[in-house]
Amino acid sequence: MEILNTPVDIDLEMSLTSGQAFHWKKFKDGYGIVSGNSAWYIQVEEDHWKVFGSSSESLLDYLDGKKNYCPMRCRLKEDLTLAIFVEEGRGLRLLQQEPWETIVAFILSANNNMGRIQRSILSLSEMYGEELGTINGEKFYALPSPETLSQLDPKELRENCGVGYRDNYLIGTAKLISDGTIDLNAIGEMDLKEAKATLMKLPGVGTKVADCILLFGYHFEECFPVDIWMERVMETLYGPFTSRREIANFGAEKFGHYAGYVQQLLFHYSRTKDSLKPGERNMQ
DNA sequence: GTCCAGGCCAGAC
DNA sequence: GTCTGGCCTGGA
Repeated sequence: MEILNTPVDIDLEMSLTSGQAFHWKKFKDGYGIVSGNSAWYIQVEEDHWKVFGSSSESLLDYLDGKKNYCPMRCRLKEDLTLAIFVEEGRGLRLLQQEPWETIVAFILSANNNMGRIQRSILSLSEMYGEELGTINGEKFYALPSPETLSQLDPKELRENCGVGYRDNYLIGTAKLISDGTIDLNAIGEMDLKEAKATLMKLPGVGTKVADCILLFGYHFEECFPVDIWMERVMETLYGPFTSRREIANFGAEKFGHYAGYVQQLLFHYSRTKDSLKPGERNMQ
């Protein structure tokens, strides 16, 4: 166990619940997080964290804790339209996840809700993933590898993990990766356009899912994924637009290499503020 | 019961 | 290339 002074610019709760990562659990005294073969149990105390399991050093890496967000945030605040979002998003981090876990998570995200995505990820890991050990009394499991996932029966996967019609997307994607057709490491060396085109060869990966994988799994921070929530908030702030693609282009153009962070700020805000939720958007 | 949830895919034009 | 309908499933 290691003691870590609560990092001033990291809001653990906000970063985990902001819809970028799904392989974590809330416990009564903190959080359990898995990334690759690392697992942490974090007890959140008044002014410090107790970190069990993998090293606190690796946890800080995962939380992008070595990067100073101040310059970026100050710069974005100069845009008065964004100032409120920057302020409300204090402590929101772009988590440093690995490609494979974001591929699985965002294939599952299509036409789905966050609670169910999280449940599917956790049951996938518990049933088919490698056990990473018992930490602070809780068992942790890694996400199953592409090799393991590629050999599963779709019906079994659907029934055991509640993935719905995405069963064959997951298995098909796992096959293309495990047989070497798609090389996940090579994607990281490509430019954005080629990387995106390559990811979109995977079944279940379209424009939006590819953008999420590129941003959260490969850290192309100029990506600006546009989903239904982003469509709503962007329409309110900068509309009107005629399509999601137009919004994506607008965002990438306007925010440049801060686009990914801006997307995350807007997404988080629109998910947590009633004024932007469906059915209440048109009320004064 | 209906609607919606961080869309993708196949088929039609 | 653009547009449309269908899709597992669980919760509000």
